[in-house]
Amino acid sequence: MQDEAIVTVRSFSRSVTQRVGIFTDRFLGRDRPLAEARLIYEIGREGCDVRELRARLDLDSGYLSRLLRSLERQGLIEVVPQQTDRRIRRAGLTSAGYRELDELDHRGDEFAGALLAPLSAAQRERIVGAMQDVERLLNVAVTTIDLEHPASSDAQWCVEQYFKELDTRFEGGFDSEQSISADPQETMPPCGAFLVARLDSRAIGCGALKTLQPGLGSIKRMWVSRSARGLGIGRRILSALEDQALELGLEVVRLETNRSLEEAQALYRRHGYTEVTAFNDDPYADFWFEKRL
Amino acid sequence: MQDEAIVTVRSFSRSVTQRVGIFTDRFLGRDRPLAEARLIYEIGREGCDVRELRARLDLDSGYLSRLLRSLERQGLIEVVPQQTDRRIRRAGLTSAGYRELDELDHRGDEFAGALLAPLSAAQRERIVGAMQDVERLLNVAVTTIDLEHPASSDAQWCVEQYFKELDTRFEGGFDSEQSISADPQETMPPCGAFLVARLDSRAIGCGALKTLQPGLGSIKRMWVSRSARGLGIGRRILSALEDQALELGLEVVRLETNRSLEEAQALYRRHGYTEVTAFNDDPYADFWFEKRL
DNA sequence: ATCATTAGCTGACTAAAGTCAGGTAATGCA
DNA sequence: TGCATTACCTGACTTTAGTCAGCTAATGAT
Repeated sequence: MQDEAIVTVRSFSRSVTQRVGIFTDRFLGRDRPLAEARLIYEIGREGCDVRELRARLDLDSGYLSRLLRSLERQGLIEVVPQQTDRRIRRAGLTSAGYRELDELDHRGDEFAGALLAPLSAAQRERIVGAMQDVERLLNVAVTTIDLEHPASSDAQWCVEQYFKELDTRFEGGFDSEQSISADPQETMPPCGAFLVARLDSRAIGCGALKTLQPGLGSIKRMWVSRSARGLGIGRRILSALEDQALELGLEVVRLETNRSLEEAQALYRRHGYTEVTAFNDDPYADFWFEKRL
Repeated sequence: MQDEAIVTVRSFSRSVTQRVGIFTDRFLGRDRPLAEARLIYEIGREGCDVRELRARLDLDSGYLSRLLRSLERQGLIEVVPQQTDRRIRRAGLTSAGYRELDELDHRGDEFAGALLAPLSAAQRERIVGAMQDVERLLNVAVTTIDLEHPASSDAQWCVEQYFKELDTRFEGGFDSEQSISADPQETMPPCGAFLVARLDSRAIGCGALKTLQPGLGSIKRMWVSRSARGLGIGRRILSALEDQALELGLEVVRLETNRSLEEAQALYRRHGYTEVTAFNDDPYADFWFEKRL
């Protein structure tokens, strides 16, 4: 069973990289090195900071610099310093660059059309559905969940998104001041933990753990970005938080949640949490859960 | 609808090549150029003729030669002339080469395992199924159907396979001498056509057309390899033969088939062929079909 | 026996990809 | 103000990938 799955994954990898790789090479690379074409693609219509490009394409700083100079010489891009921090430089397409990107887009569409053309309508529908599944699940597979300093910019950003969402979903809005605290000190070792889920180094979810008293912990700040819901990321964050709790020597974890967050409630129940009577007076809490680890 | 399909295909291509490409590069390429690793893979445990390697990997003859010399110097392979034709040389792994391939295999398994690990059992099942679908349908999409000289080695091979299959499926076996002819001259322009379906330049199916009398043609030698059945290749060969028939100025095409070939019958009926009374005395025919183009 | 063809090899090249050790300007911090 | 850090750049390299022309040996056809 597991063996068969591995054989399938390997066979898939080989055949798809081969079949689709040909596209990337021949279609996208219109008499231009592949790296340059990819760079144009990655800069995109809105432009992109050089540091961001370096991170996304995982390129050596010197190499990227050279590629940018080459595209600049060809009149396809412009690289200008940011106003706020003039060390950071931002690459943007010129009008010639836009045309080039249009052309790349066009070729991509052509390739996709050529791929689908020989298939019957039913086969087309089927392959499209299967591709969506594979892509979605690959995204899940490469999503990482890591311990993070709760004051880091990504962690802060997640919490901000979380608060914003609560504010729109709770009937009377949400004010973090009125809610029970989860300060940086409380949610980092040795008292707690803060986890960030990332896809392609972009934060897409978080979860925090703090110690209430010896052996008893509390889970806070469980959030998954709208784009990543329904993929089991919440479940993985929750499991990872429980692992952290065990490492901190906690035996029981608690959490409270609002009636408007139905998915969260369902997740907790599925994951072995049982409803208990109110253990605090959080003004936004409607349900209280507990689990013995 | 079509637009959405194209967007899906493109998004799939980007994400899969990125995610899976990393594997190919980092896992397979163990401190060795990718081309060499692929070559070891392709030579495999049974070894492989150099010409075959050239065809499969689509490499320049000189380049391949150099790669082989490099692997030979590393003691991983041996290249020896064939006994029957000493121009043709066959590459095989040495025991060190075997170990290397084992290692590559192991890394591949590891990669696949790592990919599946974060997924739940249900997700794993789903991605494996979707991967199979995508792979199968991509194979369909890149299958080519081309006009071919009926005496070419691939065409002959297909006909041979076809006869073999008939011999096992017909109750009393099959003797091509007793069957109605379809000689090379009859199944090539200007009288007819011979089509070969190929996947990765390997023949996987065929079909022939010959002119019986002005305006009237006959379809013969419809065969699809067992490994490629159920993918609509037969349908595509049939359509392509009809296109050929139209180009040859034929208005009606006929064909006869045996009762044991149920899939074929079903295909003909689906494709607009209607059963008619026997128009010949082929000893193996049980059903006679006809279609006005 | 002669000659064309096939299979593979070698040498000489180019382009693309990637690495690494410095360098400079801008910024942040004590 | 001075100094460390950050963001990016340049120059000098290596490796990998790939192309092309011309060569040799084996084979097949006549």
